[in-house]
Amino acid sequence: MSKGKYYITTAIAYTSGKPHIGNTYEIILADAIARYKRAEGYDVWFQTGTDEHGQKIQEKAEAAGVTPKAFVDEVAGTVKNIWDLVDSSYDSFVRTTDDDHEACVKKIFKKLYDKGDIYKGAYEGMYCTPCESFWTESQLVDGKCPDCGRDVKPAKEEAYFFKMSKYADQLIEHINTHPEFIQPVSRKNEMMNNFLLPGLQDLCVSRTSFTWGVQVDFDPKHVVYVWLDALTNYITKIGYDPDGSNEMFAKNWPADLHLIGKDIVRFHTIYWPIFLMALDLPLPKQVFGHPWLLQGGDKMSKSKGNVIYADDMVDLFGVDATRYFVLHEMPFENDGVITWDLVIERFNSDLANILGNLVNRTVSMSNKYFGGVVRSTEIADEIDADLKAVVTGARDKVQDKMNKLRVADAISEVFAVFRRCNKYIDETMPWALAKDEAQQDRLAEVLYNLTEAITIGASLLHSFLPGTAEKIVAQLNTELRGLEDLDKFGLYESGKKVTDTPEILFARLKAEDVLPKVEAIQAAQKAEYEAEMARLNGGAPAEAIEEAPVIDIEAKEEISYEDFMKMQFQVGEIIACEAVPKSKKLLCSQVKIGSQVKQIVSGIRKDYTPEEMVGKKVMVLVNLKPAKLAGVMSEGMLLCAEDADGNLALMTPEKPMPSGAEIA
RNA sequence: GGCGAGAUAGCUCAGUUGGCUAGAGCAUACGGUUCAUACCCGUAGUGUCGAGGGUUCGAAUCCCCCUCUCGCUACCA
Repeated sequence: MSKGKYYITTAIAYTSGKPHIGNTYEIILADAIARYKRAEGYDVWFQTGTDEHGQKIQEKAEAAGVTPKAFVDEVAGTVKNIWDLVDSSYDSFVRTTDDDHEACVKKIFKKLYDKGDIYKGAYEGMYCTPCESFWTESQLVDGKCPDCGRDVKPAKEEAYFFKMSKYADQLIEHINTHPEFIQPVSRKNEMMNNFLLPGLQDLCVSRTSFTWGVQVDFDPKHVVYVWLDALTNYITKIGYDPDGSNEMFAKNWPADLHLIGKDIVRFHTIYWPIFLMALDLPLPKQVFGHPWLLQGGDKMSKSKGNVIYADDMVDLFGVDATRYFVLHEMPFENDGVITWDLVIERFNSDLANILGNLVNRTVSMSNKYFGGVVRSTEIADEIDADLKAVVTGARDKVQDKMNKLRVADAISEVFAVFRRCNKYIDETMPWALAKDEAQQDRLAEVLYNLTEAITIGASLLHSFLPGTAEKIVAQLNTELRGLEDLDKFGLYESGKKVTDTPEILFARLKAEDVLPKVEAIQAAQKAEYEAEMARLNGGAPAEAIEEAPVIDIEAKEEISYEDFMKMQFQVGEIIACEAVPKSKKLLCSQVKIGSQVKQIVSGIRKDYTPEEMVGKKVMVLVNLKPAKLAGVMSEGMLLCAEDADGNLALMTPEKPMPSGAEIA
């Protein structure tokens, strides 16, 4: 009997590379919710997929020497394999390069254009020709380009825009009257204060600077820009059509839950609802911006080889242990932490000790005392009542947590059942009963109660750890039960025989056995990374190109020798350095240049600590006009090299040079 | 700089509208037990509930202020 439909989506994964465990978390979380809703009796549609367009992919494909399509085909395959590996039960896997999706995006674009919500306009702003960049008035520094400091001129570039402001009031009203719309609520305030209340800018929804995207069919030099292409997957794949949607769409829309990372809350709670309003469609019921699972200790980096991937975790711990860890360790609002040590600890204490051992000892006792036959004798004891109360009450507790999307708490409620079972064994002491002939029937009842309780616990566990739940009931020679029966105790058919060869569900792990394997994985990852870099660099030795291979930047206008001679570069020695208070990125250095000392502020806190700055000889642009940064005077500029990821490296002389030496 | 969230046991956190000696899990110590994967059960804890002030019969909870952390955003020469 269906309780109605439930449409849940994950964000679609960007196909620029293999997703790590932090990304994989989302699909596992969504899967647990989807499975649970199915168990509750909802008719669930669970959609996930990949976002495959855009400039970055076009560039990556070029670098790899393949077509964009070939590139995304491979990555999408990898994503899908990982999603399958972790037992996710999605109903559809959408790719934004699917023909039907692309066709529908074109229609949507046309519809919004015809309606007047999308208009052809121009980036109207101040344009810096050498930088090929547009700037708003507020971005200009002293009326000049903030990047190169040169003059800018008013200019236009053709683009399509969406009239965001038209729907802003309607959206504010919706958010205010639907407090459950944005979860967690702290995100709601951020959206309101930073974007909605200050006023929305119209959004540029086309690009002419690259071609790997959905072409605007009535203006082919434009491609649809990412958000209108990506977000619409939620409706195109379930049968939306501007000319008349199908029954499946009518049934499933609006979505019940968009599960996304907290980094894209803005797009899902502002742009997406406004697109839907423009299409006269109802808004999704809820958007949950979940926190991230971050790696403790070292910053995650491929070059260090310490990125944790789901498939490595599955190799070492198994599918369900991987699922258990990410579901259990993820809090609701703050970011969670993952380290190999934490995974091992959780594995041993919860999965091996509490759950695995419980099943094993119960099955073993049935075999030892009754040849495996589990029989209810109804020789009850007062002690049984609390066990039964805890076990039959667990379903509603889990339901309560799941309704609030508190998945980590829900899984803890399930484990409370198993903990209670272990306690029950201690209370009843079956091994003592076994020594007394007169207590045989009571012993049988105790083991029956345990078998029944574990069956109920396993049934509750099914949404979270489907494989384990099935293994448990198989060992008990029974089947998983529906949620509707989980408040009843005693449905296990008396007289059945459990397995006489109980399999260890989770073998205890020793850190000293696992960590060497982790190191092997990391070494392999690092080697792979270096091989990849070497290949991109045309076979040069890996260590020579620790960072990105080569970078091409926009060429600037040619300058005269006189222009160059205007600039005065000197070697400076940093004699003191401290962080600028009230700023996150700035360091304030005292730089000795010859006999004078200049104070220079630089945005390099990300890459250098004040301590490591001191004593460095650096290249300084000395005659730059002083300016105030975050309230602190800066009288020059420290020169740095910057790679594609924004990592900075100070320019220092490659032989010892005295402070004040001229650079020319 | 603007807006917001937070600071509770060694660690990760719970503490609803202010109310009895402030809780859970993990880790630690001790005790019990032996069916089981050296497992499980019990007991013990330690807490200036970030600092200071205020309201109240009573504050972890409400108000003010301070320190620190985090998020979004702006700036970052």
